[in-house]
Amino acid sequence: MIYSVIVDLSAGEVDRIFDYKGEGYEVGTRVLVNFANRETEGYIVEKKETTDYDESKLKQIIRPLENFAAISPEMLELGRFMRQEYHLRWADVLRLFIPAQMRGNRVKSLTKQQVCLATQDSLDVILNSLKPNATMQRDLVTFLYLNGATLSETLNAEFGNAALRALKQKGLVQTQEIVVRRTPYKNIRTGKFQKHELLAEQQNAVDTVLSDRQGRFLLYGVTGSGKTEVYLTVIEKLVAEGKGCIMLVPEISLTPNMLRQLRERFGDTVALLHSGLSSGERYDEWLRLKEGEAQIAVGARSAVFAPIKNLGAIIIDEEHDGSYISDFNPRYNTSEVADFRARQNNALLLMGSATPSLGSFYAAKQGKLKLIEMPERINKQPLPHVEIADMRLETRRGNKGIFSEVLKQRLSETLAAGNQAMLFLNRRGYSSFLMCTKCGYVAKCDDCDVTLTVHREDNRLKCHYCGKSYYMLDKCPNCKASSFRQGKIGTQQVVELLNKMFPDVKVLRMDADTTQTKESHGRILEQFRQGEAQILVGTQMIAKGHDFPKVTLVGILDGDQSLHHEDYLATERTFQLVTQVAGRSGRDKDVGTVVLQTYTPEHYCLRFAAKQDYVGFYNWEINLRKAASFPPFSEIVRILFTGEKEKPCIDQLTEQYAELCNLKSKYPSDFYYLDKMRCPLKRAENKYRFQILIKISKNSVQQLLPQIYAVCDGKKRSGVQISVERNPQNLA
DNA sequence: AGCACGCCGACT
DNA sequence: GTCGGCGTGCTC
Repeated sequence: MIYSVIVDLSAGEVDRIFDYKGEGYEVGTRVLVNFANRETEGYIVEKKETTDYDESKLKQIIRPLENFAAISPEMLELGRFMRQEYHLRWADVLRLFIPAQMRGNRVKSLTKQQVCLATQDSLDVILNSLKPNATMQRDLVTFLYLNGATLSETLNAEFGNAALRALKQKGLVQTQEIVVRRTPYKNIRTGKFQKHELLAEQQNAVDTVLSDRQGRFLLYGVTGSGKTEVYLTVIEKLVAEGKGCIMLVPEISLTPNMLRQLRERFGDTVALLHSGLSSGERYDEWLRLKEGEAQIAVGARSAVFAPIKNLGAIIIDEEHDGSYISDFNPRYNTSEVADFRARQNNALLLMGSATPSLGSFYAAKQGKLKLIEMPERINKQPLPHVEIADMRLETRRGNKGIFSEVLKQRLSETLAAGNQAMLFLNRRGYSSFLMCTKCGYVAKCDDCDVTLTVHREDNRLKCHYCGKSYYMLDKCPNCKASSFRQGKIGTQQVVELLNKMFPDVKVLRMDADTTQTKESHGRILEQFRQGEAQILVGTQMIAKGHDFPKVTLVGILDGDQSLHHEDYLATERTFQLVTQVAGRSGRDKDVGTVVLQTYTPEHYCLRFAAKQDYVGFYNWEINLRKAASFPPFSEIVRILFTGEKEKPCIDQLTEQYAELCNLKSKYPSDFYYLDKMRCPLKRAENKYRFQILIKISKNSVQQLLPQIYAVCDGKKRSGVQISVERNPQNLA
């Protein structure tokens, strides 16, 4: 038999099928083959009788790597789809489908010693054979008699290892090696599950979803409207029917909370999949799904590839969140992948958000998604009241600080009332740049076209793009002066200022700098929830999904920050962020307040956000998109050229651009836009960056995209990397 | 991805 | 004269 194998190497030149001989393999099995005179891992993607290659030159497959097919036929099909949709390499796609550690034979199952009774005798008989004063031994056999086989580590902890050793010697117990699954967050606290009545709106949402098991739904529910309970009830119903489900949340820090709720309800049938797990945990959780021991997968975007059998639903919480679109290789869009998988399995797709992405809401209006609305908060709690602080007036009044008068006042009131506040600023570090007051020199990263951020804690300058860290400057490297001006205030400095303003108040900070270890997210959130601090300062990390009953004030320090980018997504993103952050306020009994600080209070994005008026914002923004034919009325493709030397990049850019101009002339009405340019971020990680931006009509995508991809595959210069992105989230 | 092959500049 | 730079081409 002849097998088509994809070798597990990520390079354009080997991204194709190589045929091997072998016998008795299942399609999807990972195998070891001899490739270019070295042992290489590969994936069988096809089984066939004949080959186009010289059959006498075919080599034999060395051996299978596992005794099962790691990639199911369904996933191979998904791989084919992703390959052509996103112009990816086989190896990069297939690697998404298996736990990373499975490659290179690096995972081993964990085995532990298990102890059980070695006799069929009744408990009385066994106890009679032991001395009356051997209490530990007596307790131990009683325990084993009642509970059955138990891990020896558990018994050692409970009864001491002397007792166990003695019983082993007497031949009353025996041990054996068993495979145990490593379980992430094993000791997460789960309360007893109590079913509470769904509100009418929630029940209606559940009924609607369950009425079409192959439906596509957009659950648009305001912050605090109880969307999670809808998801859980849908899962409950499907699991009862023997189906599996995938539950996606935007980021790893939100998984413990979701996991707790799922475990409370569904116990061990829940598996967690995300990149923050240890390699062993990840492998074991994957295997539990693969073997059918678990039916529910929860995790960040990569969990959409969970090896679930008999898939009934894929649920995407906070559907609008940018993290669902992978912005580095392999680039893919989670909701498109989910849609494909759901279709393959005749499963339903449920996406939920308080601020749906414009594309999804438009799709709902077009009837491609069924829209379900939940316009009210649980307990009929009103949405928080938003006060806009016009920072231009503050400046004019002589207040040059980061806090407006109204925010200071609300903060004092909130603290006095014993409530908590959250302050949001999407800029970490102490201040955003360092500039010489004499000559204007600004500290920049050696490798990136990015100003360095001042970090006070370790007194260093850091590049927030590549992470490189530098010594703090004591004098200007250009003119030797030693007087500097600092840029915009970051979260570190906000905490410092708060400590001065409220010396008795404990302030916590949550941003990428304070959450570097695995558990720090959870720890900070838990401390805040427990009331150990009254103020939480953070970046967008604090905007998502967390529910703090005592928070009655949210301050958005720089509402304009993401607004004025030359980027068609800037307003949408700002609206989502402001609304999501505002939604953290007043989720329990007390009405929440939000102070939104801005220099452009008249901007429609902020006016709608202040009223929490999603539909108003949508109507305004969708008209702008339509007028300028931006997505969802068109498709944007970016081709990115990067390289350490400028010249070959420019040559490659020019060449590819000429070919695209050629293509454009054949389809003049479908190319809305085509241009080549230096990227706004001119250099990053020691590489120059250039791009071609293309905007094409929606209905020409099928026809044009393969041709655009083909241009990218043309003859390449060495030292230039080319990547293509569909509808990029970041145009820097 | 990784390696052999092959053609030009700075050394023992 | 030779070592070694990395451009080019190939892998069933």
